[in-house]
Amino acid sequence: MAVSGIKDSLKQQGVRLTRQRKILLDLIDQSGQHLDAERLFQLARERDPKINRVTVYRTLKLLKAGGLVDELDLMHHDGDQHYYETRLKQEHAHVICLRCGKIEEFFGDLLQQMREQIESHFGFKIVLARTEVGGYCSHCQVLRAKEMEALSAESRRSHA
Amino acid sequence: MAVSGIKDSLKQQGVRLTRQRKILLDLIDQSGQHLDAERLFQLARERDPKINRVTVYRTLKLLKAGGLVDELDLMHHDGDQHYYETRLKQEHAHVICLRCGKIEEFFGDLLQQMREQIESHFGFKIVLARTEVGGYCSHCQVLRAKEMEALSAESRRSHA
DNA sequence: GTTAGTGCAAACCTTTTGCAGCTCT
DNA sequence: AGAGCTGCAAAAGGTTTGCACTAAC
Repeated sequence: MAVSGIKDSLKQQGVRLTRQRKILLDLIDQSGQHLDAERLFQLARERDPKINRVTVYRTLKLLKAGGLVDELDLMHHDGDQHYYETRLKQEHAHVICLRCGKIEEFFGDLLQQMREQIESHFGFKIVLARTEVGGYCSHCQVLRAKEMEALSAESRRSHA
Repeated sequence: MAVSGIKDSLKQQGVRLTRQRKILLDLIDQSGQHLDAERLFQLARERDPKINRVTVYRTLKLLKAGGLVDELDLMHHDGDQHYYETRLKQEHAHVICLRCGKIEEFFGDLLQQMREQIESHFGFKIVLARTEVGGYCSHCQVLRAKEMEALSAESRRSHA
């Protein structure tokens, strides 16, 4: 369970492990999903109705600064909020369907290779990296084609 | 000049080429930089003091939807605003120094390879892709080491 | 002349800040 | 005990919307 490692890591930095933080850490770690602050807040509220939205933001900021979670944008497919996930051992890209919002994770050593190329090419020290890809999943490609067709039929009708 | 191509592309979609849009298109294209909406607005105001911030946002949205410009986050190194650049023929990653804000662009066929792998692996149709890398440039690595040293000396003093 | 586009004001959404009081260690 | 953390209220930052007027085609 990755969360216990995170808890240890925090303790060693002299960060207090409060009731609220325990709840949030468990939620981020358990849900395999990519949660945004609001969703995390809603879930946390089920366990502690007194918890404040601000505490969620502060905790996320703390975890991000400590490199314990990664912040994602997921192509802003659903607004400008940020999403979070516990930092995995292996880097991966996020593949977002712009129609249904489904998110796939792409692993592969190309990401690691690129990291190395960038570090050596620029003499750069990478701290965080993010690859996000937006488009249409196999399912939505079909649906979208139908939608486009319906749309142009509509347009033909109104222009007649 | 890429902007004339964009203008043609817009005209063919029945989009009106207004004075304001001409100004904004020219600014985005000319400035080799990555502008955010506010900066673009400030620059546009020098050419047309009457132009409104809202028009800037609407134009950017239009161009983005048309695939004529790409929206970037640049790791939110300076806030949560978005940055824009005219879509280049060749895909590239953005490498952002978290200390000085300098932005490098990384070209290389790894990005193209990854695109292909993702499309074939998931049967996904990619519309847009974005790779952003945050860390420290060679210059700032040195400066940062000094800063960290100064900070821990400070901490030792206050705990004494 | 139409319809799309603009400016203005106001709203919106997400996130941050100031501060008094509470709590972990 | 005391620094660190929380909740509350309020503000900030970035972006969008409604509407009457204007301009491109």
